[in-house]
Amino acid sequence: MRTPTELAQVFREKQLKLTPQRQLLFNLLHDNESHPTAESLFEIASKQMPGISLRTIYQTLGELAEMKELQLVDIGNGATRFDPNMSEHQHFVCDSCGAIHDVDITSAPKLRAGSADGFAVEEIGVVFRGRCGRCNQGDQSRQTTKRSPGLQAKNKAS
Amino acid sequence: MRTPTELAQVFREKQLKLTPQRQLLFNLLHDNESHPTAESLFEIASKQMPGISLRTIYQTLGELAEMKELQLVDIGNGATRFDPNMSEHQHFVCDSCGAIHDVDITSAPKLRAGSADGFAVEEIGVVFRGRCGRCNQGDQSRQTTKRSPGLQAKNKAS
DNA sequence: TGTTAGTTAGCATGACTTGCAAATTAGAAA
DNA sequence: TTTCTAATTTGCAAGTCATGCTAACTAACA
Repeated sequence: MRTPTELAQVFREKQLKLTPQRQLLFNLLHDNESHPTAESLFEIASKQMPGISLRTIYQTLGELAEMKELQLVDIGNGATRFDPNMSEHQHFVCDSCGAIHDVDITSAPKLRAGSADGFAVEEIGVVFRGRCGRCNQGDQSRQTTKRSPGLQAKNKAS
Repeated sequence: MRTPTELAQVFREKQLKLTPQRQLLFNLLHDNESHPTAESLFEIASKQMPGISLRTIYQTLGELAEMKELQLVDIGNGATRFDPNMSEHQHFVCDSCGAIHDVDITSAPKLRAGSADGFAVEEIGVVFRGRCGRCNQGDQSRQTTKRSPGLQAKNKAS
């Protein structure tokens, strides 16, 4: 995703208003590698701008995604994650602590769908699951992002 | 997933009851390549067994998944899909008609997460998106499994 | 400063899934 | 075959995540 300043420019060009809410989100997202959910962004945003609406967070995130400034990451359980890193990369989800890390497998031969099957692939989503380095050694469970038990694990940070 | 007969055996061995509801689902899932949702299975099951509960469908699907007889497929939008095909394979989702096809990219070099990063990868989920052969040639939109517009596209068959 | 189209806030609603408790029932024992 | 009991099924309430809708608000331009 572009810098807050650049985004401001883009918005202006598109006749979109540069509201304080949007600017705040631009800042919160810039260089953010935590793959936040709308909820977590809402919590952080609320501290700097009490009263901001979760609806607005969703709204703005949706707009940014549509403008290709933001990537939606679906790790299968819980809420959608947002990733300002638009470069081609994949994600690793730690089943133990729930953390999401960017992974770059461009080193490996590019993935290609069997075009022989007549599919026109436009997008490839890859999600690795396992245990991250920290969880792998030493302390076991932490947040525990369940997956196997149920179909869903919509656990809140609570 | 195993055959309904084999599953019956497994269930018996585990002291699990072989109810008509379960047997019906075993049959509906066996060799089912449609990647159904719990809802769609419910609709089909209801015809053969009016009064069966959607809750039971979810319950049984969850059990089978836990028993590794069934794979949960999350294509990002809408409901979870269930896939009795437990062999290593990936999925292609047609953004036009919403169909899900199994894809086998074992021919391509296996995916490997950067173990250098200290990640212990246990599972890799790959979802290809694009247009399937049929949609690619001729008729455009059909069911239209939206994705880009919003974060979610929980459209029901209704 | 006034105008207005684009935004925000809040609440209602919708889609999907799970929790819970009462009613049933498969399967083993008598 | 009847009895017994723990496993299941149901049905509904509740929970999570996300979107629709609209009145109130405001950034941005004349």
